[in-house]
Amino acid sequence: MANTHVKEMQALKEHLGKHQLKLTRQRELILSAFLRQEHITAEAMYHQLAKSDPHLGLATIYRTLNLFCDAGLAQARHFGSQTKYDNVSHKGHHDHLICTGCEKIVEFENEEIERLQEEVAARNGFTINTHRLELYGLCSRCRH
Amino acid sequence: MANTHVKEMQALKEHLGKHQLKLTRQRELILSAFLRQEHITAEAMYHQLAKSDPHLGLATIYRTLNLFCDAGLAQARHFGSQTKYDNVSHKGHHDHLICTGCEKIVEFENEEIERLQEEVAARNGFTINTHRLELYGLCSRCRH
DNA sequence: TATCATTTTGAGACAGCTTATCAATTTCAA
DNA sequence: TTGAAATTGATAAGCTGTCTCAAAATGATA
Repeated sequence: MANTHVKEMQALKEHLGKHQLKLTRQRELILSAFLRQEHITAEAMYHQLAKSDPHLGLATIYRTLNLFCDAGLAQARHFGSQTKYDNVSHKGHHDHLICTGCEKIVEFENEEIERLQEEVAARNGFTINTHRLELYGLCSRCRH
Repeated sequence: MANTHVKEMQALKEHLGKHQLKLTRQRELILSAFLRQEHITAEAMYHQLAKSDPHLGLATIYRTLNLFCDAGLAQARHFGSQTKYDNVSHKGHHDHLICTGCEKIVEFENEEIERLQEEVAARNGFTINTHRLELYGLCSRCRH
């Protein structure tokens, strides 16, 4: 485990302690790999980790990524038929400008929009965990 | 087909014409039922339409709802393991607050957010046609 | 350090939702 | 009316994710 991930490791241990769960070699391995990503699917992680641990089961990866969600380290998002697990520590790049002409995707963040989202949520009694904002249109190249 | 849905019917016919597709009894029936909803799952529509047409197949409903998405009449939203099809005409300009606890959906619109979206798009050389904004969290009831 | 109740794992079975297949039927342009 | 092309219904198949359970690992305790 790289010591750049000490904070997340601590958070995981704390969660494990609180819920009578155990720290296993697999959980450390998966956390380490997960923290290197911005977001990843269980399947992708399965293939990625197959190199370093061929016997790591897919079910274990799903279980562990869901555990990370419980621990607040990850956030699950459903895209199409798949679930992507977002690395919470990389947050802030969740919004997309998508060109319907060439399918180019530009990521952006806008604090003012985020703030207004919180405002809307609060007005309706909600607390936001995550969000999705996608703007569909044409980029300058495709417009001509 | 209620004549309040003439506009959508036109849009569908236009799409069908452009893509060498045909207008069928099933497509009319499903469109009519779909337009009465704000959003619905294929399964729910299947049960709902079973009364008026017991032999309407589930596959046809999926195919047709996906067709509506292509035609711009519907928008698919993946929630948990299910897909919900939103009625675009109902939503004018509205965005969603979605409770991940009870799946309650609150609709809202916020002109300031819309304005900022345009701003972000312009800054990146995009012209927006449509957008999607979903805030996921817990409603006041589920938070407790 | 050894013990041992408890948790976790891996492999595959299983379940839920959606799509693909294909023969029979329907549509619609000519 | 005809016939090529698209669509349908029924169901098989596919895909993603969860459950099962025997075997293994963990970690609190002695």
